[in-house]
Amino acid sequence: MAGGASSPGRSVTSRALAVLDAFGPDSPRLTLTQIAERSRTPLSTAHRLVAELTDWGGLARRPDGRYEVGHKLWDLGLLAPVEAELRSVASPFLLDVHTATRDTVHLAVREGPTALYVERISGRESVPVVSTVGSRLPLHATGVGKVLLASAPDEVVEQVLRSLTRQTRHTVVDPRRLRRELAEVRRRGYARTAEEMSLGTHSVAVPVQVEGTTVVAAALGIVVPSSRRDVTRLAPVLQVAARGIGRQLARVRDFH
Amino acid sequence: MAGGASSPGRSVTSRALAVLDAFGPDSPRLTLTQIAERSRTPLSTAHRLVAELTDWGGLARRPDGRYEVGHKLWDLGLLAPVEAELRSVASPFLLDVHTATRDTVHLAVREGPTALYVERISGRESVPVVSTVGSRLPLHATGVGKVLLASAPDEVVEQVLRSLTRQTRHTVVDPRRLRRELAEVRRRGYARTAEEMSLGTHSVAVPVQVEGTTVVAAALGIVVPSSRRDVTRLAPVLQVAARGIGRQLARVRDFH
DNA sequence: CTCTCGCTCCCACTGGACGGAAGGACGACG
DNA sequence: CGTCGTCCTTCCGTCCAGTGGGAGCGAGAG
Repeated sequence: MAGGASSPGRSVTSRALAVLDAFGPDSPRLTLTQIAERSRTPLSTAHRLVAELTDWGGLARRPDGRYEVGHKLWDLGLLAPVEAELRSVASPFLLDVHTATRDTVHLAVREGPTALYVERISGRESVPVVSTVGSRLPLHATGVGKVLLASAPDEVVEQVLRSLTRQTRHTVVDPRRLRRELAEVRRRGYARTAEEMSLGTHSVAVPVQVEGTTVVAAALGIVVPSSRRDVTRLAPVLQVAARGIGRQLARVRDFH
Repeated sequence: MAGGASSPGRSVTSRALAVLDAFGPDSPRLTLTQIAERSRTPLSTAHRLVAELTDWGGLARRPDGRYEVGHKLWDLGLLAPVEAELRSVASPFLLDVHTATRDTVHLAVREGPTALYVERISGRESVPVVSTVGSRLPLHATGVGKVLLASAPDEVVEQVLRSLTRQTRHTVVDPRRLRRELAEVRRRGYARTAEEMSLGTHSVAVPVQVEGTTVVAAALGIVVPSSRRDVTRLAPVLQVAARGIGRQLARVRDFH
């Protein structure tokens, strides 16, 4: 008979983790077979691991038979101090911006060559959702992305410029033009996009600088339907809020 | 020599999961030794598992040497559809309440004999934080808890009444009195607490009923500093928002 | 200096993970 | 109604990877 541990490969634990890795923003619901494929695990092994994880509460089975991330991982994930200080400081200011504009407000930080969205308040007019908390979007196609890129180290800029992926027909994919835009962002103090990430939306974003330093800790952005004509008028609103965040950050950090 | 797999116990995978289980709201930062104790795992085994998890990104080591939940688990946790429909429907209404009152607004559902907080907007005056998204609080000592308890099945009510833990000197620990309060909640349509969970705060909460049914899907609550005198005046504000949520829930569910 | 505490590393042993294969459930198609 | 396709579940002999006692190490306290 067959069987027997044949592929030496990874450790037992890492196999279970590979199963979890199969889940992502683009694939929150998976069949067992899909999980097995994505984690490069034999079906029967995947079956057992998934069963154990489900039993634990890390995965859950839906009525339709597919699996999704379960309560336990939600609980655990909420414990992660991902930009915890920044978020707690910034949240009230995001609310202020939202109250003033009723649009979708974002807070993002740079994580390598991507923008990581750490906080978000949805607007009333539901603009197409491309960003949720936890999602990572390219730096060259979003407002917050351009702001973060404008203050990123040269090596990161070069890396990004080398692979400008097209998101819509309006995405800036010409390195020279993007470089020019970044210079403009630095000069003006805010960034704009027009349907560069998803059709139908424009965005404005500003840097959040820790007061008294030149450190850009995050980017604060707003997304509006492209029908709106007064987009750049929003920049001052964002700047006021960003200053507030930056000042508070400096205070909190002074305090240790 | 020593060694050798001696304790038959759990599966390999479940040991890694037990390590994760060591982390909780009350213990988000742990030393290796603490993890080993809490997961009932020999130190050397815990060491290896923690190293694997850290390597994967599920845990992270802090400068002080302790461990905390890492990015990977944050990413994964955000994928969990915990009350996703309710939250997406309710969020705008929470914002409305917050905009109108500037206080801390909560949305909670009942999970067994506890109230699970699924959404939260913090107020300006920072009231003592006892509830964060993901936390579970007793049903008898919070506003949203009383609302949820008032519509819970008898068996749950009995269970809760049997173990009324004291949180502050104002907590209602007399079953008879609580029962009376629950009746009053049902009659009036809202619940109140006065420094029953934490000193210095009062709260008001109302049920969120799916329109056209008697199903209480959640509870919507607000927490204010106890210096405030007009607390019950907030009930109508919450009720309007709760109706809105209930109506939208009914629509969404009709739509399948 | 010694003692404690917490972490890291080593390594012989063995019991539990591994995965191929067979069987089952369900639905679509002709 | 049989056949095929897809996906899930279960079984079981083999064997290797996980295990954990213990030694060693570095830091801090007394």
